[in-house]
Amino acid sequence: MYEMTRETLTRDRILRGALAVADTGGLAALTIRSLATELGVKPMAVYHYVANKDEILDGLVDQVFSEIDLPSPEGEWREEISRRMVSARAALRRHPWAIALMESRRTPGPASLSRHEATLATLRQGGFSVVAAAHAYALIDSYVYGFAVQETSLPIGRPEEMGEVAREIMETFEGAYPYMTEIATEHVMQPGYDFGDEFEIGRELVLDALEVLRRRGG
Amino acid sequence: MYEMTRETLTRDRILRGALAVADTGGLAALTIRSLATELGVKPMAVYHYVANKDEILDGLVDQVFSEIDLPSPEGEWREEISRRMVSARAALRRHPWAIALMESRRTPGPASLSRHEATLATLRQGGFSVVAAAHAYALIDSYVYGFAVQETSLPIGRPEEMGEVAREIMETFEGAYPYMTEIATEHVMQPGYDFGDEFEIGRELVLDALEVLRRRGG
DNA sequence: ACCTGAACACCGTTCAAGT
DNA sequence: ACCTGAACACCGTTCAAGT
Repeated sequence: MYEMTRETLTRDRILRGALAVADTGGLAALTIRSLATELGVKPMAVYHYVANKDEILDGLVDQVFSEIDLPSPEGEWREEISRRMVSARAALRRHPWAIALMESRRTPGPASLSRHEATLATLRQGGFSVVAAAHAYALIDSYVYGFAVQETSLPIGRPEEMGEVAREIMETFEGAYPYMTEIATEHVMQPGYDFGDEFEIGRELVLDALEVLRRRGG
Repeated sequence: MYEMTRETLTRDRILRGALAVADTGGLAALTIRSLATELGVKPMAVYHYVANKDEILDGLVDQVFSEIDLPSPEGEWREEISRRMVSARAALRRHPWAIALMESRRTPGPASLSRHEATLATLRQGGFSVVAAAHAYALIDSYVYGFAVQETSLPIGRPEEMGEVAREIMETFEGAYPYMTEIATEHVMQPGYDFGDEFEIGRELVLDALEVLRRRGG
């Protein structure tokens, strides 16, 4: 009879377990009980490492932030910020529950703070004034978060289903929505369409807007 | 002994009650039981007008969309879209729980559909090609939703507290975050600072970007 | 030190019943 | 037709206990 050396519980193992549960079943599936099952432990064991569920949720948000590439202040600002935007969007797509969580979390974790600092450093080194950097920061995050909101609330990620939904809407409402019908037939339902491709287009426009801010100094 | 003519329950009264509860206490405070109390009724009465809580949440999202001014396709596109952005941001600020809800709702309600249609109509009438309108739409909503995410996750809306939090962060981490310190002292903690003011700056930049899209046709 | 069982005050929801 | 009470299977969390 050999020993099952189940490694001891840690705060980190709890957070990684919570991330796995949320990724698999969504935020609603993440309960202390389901998390305990995932960890192979009884529910109450969790409370020896975190004060309550809120602390787990705060930790989850910071985990997601930690997956986002930091821009390098030494690099060319446009390139660095662009990379950061791509990386942030990818992280939010991997963890579609994260946006809903961010709304309720008010205490930024270490990964969130590092990200703020690195981004500001990159902008300032890139020639943005303090005020321009503030404007730029708000615009960058608005775009990235907002795109994530749209992407996660799309009718089930896959493009094919997108077309299906568009077709259904068209059929149900017939001529009631001519412009939606137009964009559906001429754009959304065309082969190769993928809403995700919009990200690059908007990103370039946002980067152009940042350059305007940089030049005019605020 | 006079009669309390408590008007009969309706789906609409339920949704308005739910909106009131969510606005007052947040999404977590909205339970079938708390809603019933708000309506002066027993929990189970609610189930005669809605199938389940999910239907209430779907209804709430559409209520919020219904508060957003529709752009007029007859007006000048930039003016109309600008007004719509301002109105959308105001609605999302009145109902800070709405963004978190949008992420999980996949069936657009009537107000949401009307809004899509009116916006597309305005863009198309304003000279945007079908493809340019699609790009424009994604950019507009990304900016508005993303700004709302940031605004609602700010350390308690009020600017004064904003400064307080910034000061705390500075004191706690001392020299660890020089660029955050810089922006805090030189910008955020200055009298008159209000993160909400960033909205207009980003909005103008987004509108400029839309004009680029319109001109180049996609 | 690390984990557990039983219990409490909550949820959403079903079902059978009251007027 | 419109509302209710009791009950069920869930929650997060406390507290006292086990090894």
